[in-house]
Amino acid sequence: MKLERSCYCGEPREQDVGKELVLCGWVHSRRDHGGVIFVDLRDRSGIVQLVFNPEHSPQSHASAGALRNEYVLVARGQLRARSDDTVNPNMPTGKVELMVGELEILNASRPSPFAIDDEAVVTENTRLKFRYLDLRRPFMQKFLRLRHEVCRLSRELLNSEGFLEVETPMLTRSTPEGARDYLVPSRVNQGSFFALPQSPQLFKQLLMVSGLDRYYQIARCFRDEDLRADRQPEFTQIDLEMSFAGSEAVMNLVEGLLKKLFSELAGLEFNAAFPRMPYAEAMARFGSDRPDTRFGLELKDLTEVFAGSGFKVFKQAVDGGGAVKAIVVKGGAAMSRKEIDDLGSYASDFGAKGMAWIKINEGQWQSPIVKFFSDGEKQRLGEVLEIEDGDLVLFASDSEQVVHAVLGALRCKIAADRDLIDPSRFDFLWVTEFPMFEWNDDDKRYQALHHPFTALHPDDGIEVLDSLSGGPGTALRSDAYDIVLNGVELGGGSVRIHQPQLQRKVFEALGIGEEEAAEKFGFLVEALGYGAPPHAGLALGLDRLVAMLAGTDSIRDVIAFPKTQRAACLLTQAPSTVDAAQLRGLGLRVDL
RNA sequence: GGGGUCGUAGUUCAGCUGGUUAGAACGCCGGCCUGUCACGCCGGAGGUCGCGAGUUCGAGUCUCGUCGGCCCCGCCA
Repeated sequence: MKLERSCYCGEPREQDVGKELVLCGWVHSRRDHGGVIFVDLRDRSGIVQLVFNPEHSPQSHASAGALRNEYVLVARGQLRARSDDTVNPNMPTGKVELMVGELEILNASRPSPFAIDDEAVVTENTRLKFRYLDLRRPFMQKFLRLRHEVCRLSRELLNSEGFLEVETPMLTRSTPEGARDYLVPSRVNQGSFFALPQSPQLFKQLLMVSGLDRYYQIARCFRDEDLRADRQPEFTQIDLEMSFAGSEAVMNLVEGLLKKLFSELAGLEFNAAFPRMPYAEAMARFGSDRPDTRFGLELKDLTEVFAGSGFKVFKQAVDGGGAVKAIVVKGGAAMSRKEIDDLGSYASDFGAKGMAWIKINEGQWQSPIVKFFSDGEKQRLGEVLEIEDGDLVLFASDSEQVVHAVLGALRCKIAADRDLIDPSRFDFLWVTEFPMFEWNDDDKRYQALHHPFTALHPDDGIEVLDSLSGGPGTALRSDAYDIVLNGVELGGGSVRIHQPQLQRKVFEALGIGEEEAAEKFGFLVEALGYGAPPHAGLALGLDRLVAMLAGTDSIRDVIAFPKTQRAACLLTQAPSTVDAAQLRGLGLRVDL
């Protein structure tokens, strides 16, 4: 290439008219009029029109005849103003064009499988197979640039707050608890495996013991679990940890970071502090630990109303220690039987065995179940739910866990279906006071809700843990906090345990024996014994954060080379089998 | 592990209760065209109907299996 680029395609403006410019890029489209040829030239900055006129430059006009979409070229020429009747008001460079005097075709291109523009509708399959072409599309470039800006601004703020960016190992040890690990065989130590980190959790705590005081990292994390639109096997966290700090310091810092990001990248200003809500309240009112507070449809507790009900389904739920709750859909009485049945079927996805309902039409209660209610129950129901004409009441009765899952999911679906969500709203929410432990019925033991290094809530001290024989129960609260935006968990963190004796007790409560704890986490407990400062931290899901800012539902859109739902890369065909020799070198044999 | 949905030309899709030679748009190729910017006009090529069985006189269409994309449940400290 003998010509040197003078600026990007999207940059030339009226004030540049008369300048000699050299532009590089891809042919976005070509319009050959037999005589004059127009070429829209595209690069990451935008599009500008090139003009090839046979009278102006016969040579370059002749070469331009061979151009096709996505050919790569460099063109030299004079920028000139377009005549008033040929100005294109739809493009930023629409008042100018480059009169090409010299053209060099740098590379040809096969026809693209899909148009390189924002309008082309392409299946995910094709996009991922030709990801390098998908990423040529302006909206994808915008998303990647947005991601870059989030990283840049985060580093900027954290640097200015005295945080040090430190890298932690990608090859680390497998630990119990948590997600499945991605394993990496060791050639040097045959039969042993590294694990890719699920998060840098232990290392950042060790950095606090080291006295780094404030750490951050834009860290890749790996979890070998099944995928969703918002879950990839490898994903990125903005991970941070602070010494001599508690939950308030971390929440204030992260709140400031999020406010800055949304202000600078989305033009959204948040003046008030983000609201906070204890876990128990979130579950009771919204049926979720990451409630979307942009709309109502809150859960109403009817357990007491139906404690002795003649309606067996409700009575049995209450007698079994469960709950009866309901949501009220304003105007929902107009729904058809099929619409309600569809909601019931959706509810069953979340464990509901059935979904009772009442339509209130002109004072009449239409329902398959009302006949089982006593007059007192009906009256109490009307009071608690503040029923009005046109309402639809949807019930769930089961264990509290199922009731919350069902109604929590229903309220979100109904809000989306009925367009109850104001798309301009961004509701941040801190959820706090999580339970320390939850019961895992499959393994018949307690496990940490957050992770086993989480400190107890200050009001639920170590003495409470001590006083519980025969299991820690689920009433103990931890000093953990999640940041939620519009019902999406953007991140979470906690105050960590910094005393070795307490850490040992928590392992014990989790049923991790002394021996196992020593083997798997001994290095952490040992480190805590060498003057670990109190510390706390948090990690933000970068992919989800950028997706929210970009306004897309899928984090694949903000990851350059994502995996499919089956955890494969359609571009490189990873994962793949490997040579027998490669396996032998690692001391491995595939046994399928 | 389970449920749902989709798979037809390069792309996005249509293709009815099974029935002659599988269509459209865009793209692509060729020709014409000196001010277009969704350029226009004329002509043309292009199909393993994901794959494999089965039912049938006959399958893009029905059945079963399988592979793949997406969404969800379980799972994800």
